[in-house]
Amino acid sequence: MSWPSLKEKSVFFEQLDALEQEDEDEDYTVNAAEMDYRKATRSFFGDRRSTSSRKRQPDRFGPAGSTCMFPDSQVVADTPARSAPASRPPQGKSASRLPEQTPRSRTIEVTPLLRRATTSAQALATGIADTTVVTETPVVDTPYRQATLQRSATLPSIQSAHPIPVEQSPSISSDMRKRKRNTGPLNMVPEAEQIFRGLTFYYVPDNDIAPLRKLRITRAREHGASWVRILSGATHVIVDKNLSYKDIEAVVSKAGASGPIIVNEDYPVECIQFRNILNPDQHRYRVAGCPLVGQSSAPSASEPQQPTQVSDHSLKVIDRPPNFQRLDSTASGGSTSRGEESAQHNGSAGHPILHIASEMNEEPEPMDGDIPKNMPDLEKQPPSNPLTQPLGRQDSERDELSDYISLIQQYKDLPLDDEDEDMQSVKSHSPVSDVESGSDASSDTPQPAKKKRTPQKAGQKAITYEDRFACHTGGTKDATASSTNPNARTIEILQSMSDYYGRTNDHWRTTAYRKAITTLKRHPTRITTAKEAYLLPNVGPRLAAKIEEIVTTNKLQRLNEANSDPTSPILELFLKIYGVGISQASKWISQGYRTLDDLLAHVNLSTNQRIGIGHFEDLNTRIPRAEVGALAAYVRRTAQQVDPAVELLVGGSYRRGADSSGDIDFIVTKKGTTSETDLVPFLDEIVTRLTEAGFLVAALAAHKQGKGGEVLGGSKWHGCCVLPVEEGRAALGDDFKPRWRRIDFLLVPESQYGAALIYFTGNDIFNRSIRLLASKKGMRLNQRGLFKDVMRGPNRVKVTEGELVEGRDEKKIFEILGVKWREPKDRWC
DNA sequence: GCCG
DNA sequence: CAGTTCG
DNA sequence: CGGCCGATACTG
Repeated sequence: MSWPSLKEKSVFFEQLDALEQEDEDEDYTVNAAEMDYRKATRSFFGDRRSTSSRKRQPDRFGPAGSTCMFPDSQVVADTPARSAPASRPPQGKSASRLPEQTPRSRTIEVTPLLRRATTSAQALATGIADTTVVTETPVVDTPYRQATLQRSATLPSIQSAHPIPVEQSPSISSDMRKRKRNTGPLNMVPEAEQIFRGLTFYYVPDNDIAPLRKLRITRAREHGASWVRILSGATHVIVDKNLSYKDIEAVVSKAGASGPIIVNEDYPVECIQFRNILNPDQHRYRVAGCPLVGQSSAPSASEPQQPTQVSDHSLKVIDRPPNFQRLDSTASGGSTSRGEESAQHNGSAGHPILHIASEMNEEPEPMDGDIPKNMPDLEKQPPSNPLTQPLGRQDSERDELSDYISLIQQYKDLPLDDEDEDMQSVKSHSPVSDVESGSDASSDTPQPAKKKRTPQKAGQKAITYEDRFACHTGGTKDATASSTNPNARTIEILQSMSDYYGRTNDHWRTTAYRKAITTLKRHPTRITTAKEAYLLPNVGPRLAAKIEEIVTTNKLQRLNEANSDPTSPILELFLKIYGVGISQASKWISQGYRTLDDLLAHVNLSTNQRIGIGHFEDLNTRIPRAEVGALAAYVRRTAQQVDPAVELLVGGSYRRGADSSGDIDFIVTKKGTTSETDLVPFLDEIVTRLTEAGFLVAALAAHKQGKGGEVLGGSKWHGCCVLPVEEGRAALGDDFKPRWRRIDFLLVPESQYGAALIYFTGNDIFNRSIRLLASKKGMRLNQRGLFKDVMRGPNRVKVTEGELVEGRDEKKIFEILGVKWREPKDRWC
């Protein structure tokens, strides 16, 4: 590999400067308008969100385009190369800057992941490889600043590319009409980039009233599409995400089998994004309930219920978890649509699908008794049951949640809990020492120790989900640690830095590192220069420089210094003690303690900490799934005796299908209960019995005994348990070794079951995301339920409790939030 | 540390 | 109230 | 320059 030279760097920075200027320019002109509509359509997006979107959007959505309201004119707008980009009026300049041109003839089967990042410059220069045929639109994770970059990197488009006969391009002349519109002329992109030339789009609904929608239409037009107001003749029907096939059926069906290609609103946007005509058959572009007929080649799965059954190549798409980062446009679209209406209850477009037999149907290893299948409320789901909803819509919803997930993912701050599921423990502490020895630039060389382990464990899971999940803990870690991720080495070192700062108590800096790391983890290509790095979101000048240093020297001076601190490993050790956080650990270290024994001998430990140290190893050992199952069976047996009506569900990572868990979580519920206090007697009793039986060996946090406050929340019980040897051997074989395990009970009245389920199924990122989503919609989600009309003061401080909207039905909560239902196994973010 |  | 834990 | 996810429950 060749490392960037200083010269290159300087050039880069020069470019940056230039870009910045351009950006500002753009900001002035475009932002105002953009901001407005953004506010109107997606105000709920957090700052972060808008931040990133801000950078990306301009690239895709130009200034508000002209509005064409010629009911009778078939071709509303056309995009002749006439409007020269060069002569853009001051106000609408941002329209396009996709320098590259793509041979229109080619159809990318799948939108490449992050293509632009890599392509921006190189591919561009090389003339883009059109050989690639992708079938899916990969997750574009960090296109953000790409736009800017491209601008500068803009190379003269290859003119040759567009010898495209204006096939049916209805009217080049229409150009005039639109120009007439005072709304503003289209800022046509260079011909070479007019990927839609010759194509005619019919939008449903057929209007551009919604600002965002209007922009999309405009963008499409600027890329060569003709906007037609009558269906016949249209090559594509772009359907609003709020609509399902059912809604447009009447209109579209007339077109006959050979009708136009029907796609959702993401399609045009992403085509533009990737500067290619993408495969419209991808699941992500599918309109809810749209029959496969008429669609082109790749048939897409139509069974929302059983995504895994789909066997063709589209499988991946279908199963792709929502978490993968989506284009911003998608996000905005989602929100927009949501606000617009409640076409939501249009139920199933075409697949009645079974009713939720039980919400647990997803349990990989169903545990009998697990699910309150008979919970009355679960049954009376309205037609809008997510499961029965058309795919298309689900997708749209999914996209929105996905955005939040990616947003939230970047905020897991505490380095401490970060690897919950997969943690295994060996926290990578990569001493720089070994790094140095590794010398070569080819940092990819995996580091022996940590990597070897990863493959195994994650192995199973990886195989199972890896392909479908853009993000799930295990996968992430693997990708990071193994040679899988092109930036593995960089990530590793940055992670060490993050850990270092975590130990320093510098949370925010830690957070910043983590955000950058998250970005890198999802970045599919290797970042080799500060320039590239800087273009990524959450990577500023300082991290960019560090990244370059890492790539070029395979180490980071700063880390050497940091790691020279011998207390790091100790801090790490202390932090693994249950009940010990950064504060306490740091204190102890500063006081000179270096081992667990030191602590036991000289420190005043809390009860919990004492337990944490006393069973340090056990408590830091993962619990095999089989053991979780055995533990659950044991507990249920006792529960049955105490109160047969009480139901126990194992939540947490187990419910998500984890191969191993850090602890075992029980959600304790019983029909007819409306307050957790109704379950307290049961808890007391079962705890007593299990303790007497020697199963429960320690109590870390007992449920709160009725306190003054009333409806105060779910009582819980945290403690430790040990599976009896006999039980263990019976279930796990003779090698079973009893270990102390963390066990939690959460009391949940039936009326709050759904909310509790969401919360305790997690994962944490998923929860944060969905909560954030709720709050952005003026709602509030916690373990007890989903509340609406929550009034928030200045700092989003909750002023009003809000009105309870839903609490007992997990799926309903998703539905109300406008989020596509996700199986627990798909909640790894 | 990044971002608005 | 700070610290820690939960997802 | 200030904010950085959101919320609960429990311990000391």
